[in-house]
Amino acid sequence: MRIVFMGTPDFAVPSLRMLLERGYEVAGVVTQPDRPKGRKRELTPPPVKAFATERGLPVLQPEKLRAPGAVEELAAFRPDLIVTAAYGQILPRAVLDMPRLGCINVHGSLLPRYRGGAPIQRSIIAGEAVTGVTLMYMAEGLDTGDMIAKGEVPIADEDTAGTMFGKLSEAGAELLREWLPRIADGTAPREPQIEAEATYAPNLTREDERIDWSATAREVFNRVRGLNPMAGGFTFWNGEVFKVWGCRVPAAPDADLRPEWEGMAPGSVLETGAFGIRVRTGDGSVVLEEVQPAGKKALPASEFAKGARLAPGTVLG
RNA sequence: CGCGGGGUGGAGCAGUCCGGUAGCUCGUCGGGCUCAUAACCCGAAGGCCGCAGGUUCAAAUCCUGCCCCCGCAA
Repeated sequence: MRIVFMGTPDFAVPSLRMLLERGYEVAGVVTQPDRPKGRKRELTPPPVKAFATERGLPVLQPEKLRAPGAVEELAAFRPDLIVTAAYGQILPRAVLDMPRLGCINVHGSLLPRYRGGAPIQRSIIAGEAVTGVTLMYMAEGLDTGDMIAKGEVPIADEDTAGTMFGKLSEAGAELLREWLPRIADGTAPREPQIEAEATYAPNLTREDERIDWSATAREVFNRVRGLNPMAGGFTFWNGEVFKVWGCRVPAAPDADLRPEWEGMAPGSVLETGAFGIRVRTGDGSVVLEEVQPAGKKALPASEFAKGARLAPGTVLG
């Protein structure tokens, strides 16, 4: 069975690694083109390409699968099965119909919920207690194909997008390993998604990264950890971007709220100290633990507070 | 040549526009107070102000070049 693997970010790597470790014949790898990264705009290969190259696998990086020639190049791999994981492009009909055994995908959510490009971050931001991975056959729509199997993974308070990416990418690889034999002999189940229950998790925008201090402490907390360690949540301070990389919430929403803080506007700095920086939220307060002023490195909030430029009463946002 | 911010005692910051004795918070060390303390009081050590030139009687501060870090945009 010749498999072509299509994937791009770190999330996809464990699945590809599993295929190789289990001795599957990976005929080729398709990933997104190298993109300019960072301030230097240096061309950087995506993680899957780096891994594939290291293992000596042939790699294809079409700018657009629909572009002339791209499908032909892919066909040259003569795949019996295409396995995708966070590839980043919609597969055209010509590709979906190409492999004898079809195209399957590893998705980072429990479908039909959180279809789209940012299911993991959005699950955390939404405050989900449980998420998971879904192994599915691919269809023309966005994450709409029939499901083969799912695996649940709990989201703990200590989890961030980073830790969940790790857990879910491994869970996805495991699910793939488990079901590949039945996919290979054509006996894998196909459970249609219940369309009415579908929700969407589009890629995050700048606005999604902005902290709304009038939200509840819990919501601020979820947003911050859902954006760590990728973009980080941000607000404004002194007219400049002020990132928040980590924070914590009190046991009860307003447990630590002193009477004199009741009337203060959301975003107000309530107190600072060795514990961090306490900021007023819609329902109480959160304690910032790691922050990053514009032009500076990320640092513990307690350290930053020593600069004494964040007097109580200062309003963020 | 994409736009912009920053490099000041161990840490975090102010001072830079309007050159002229290096300041604040914290930490460290010593002493005191206290049953006691991460609390409080007193005192001390610790910086060639990123690097290299230039201007000047005098440069953290003005000019030029370079190195490093970061935000935005991609």
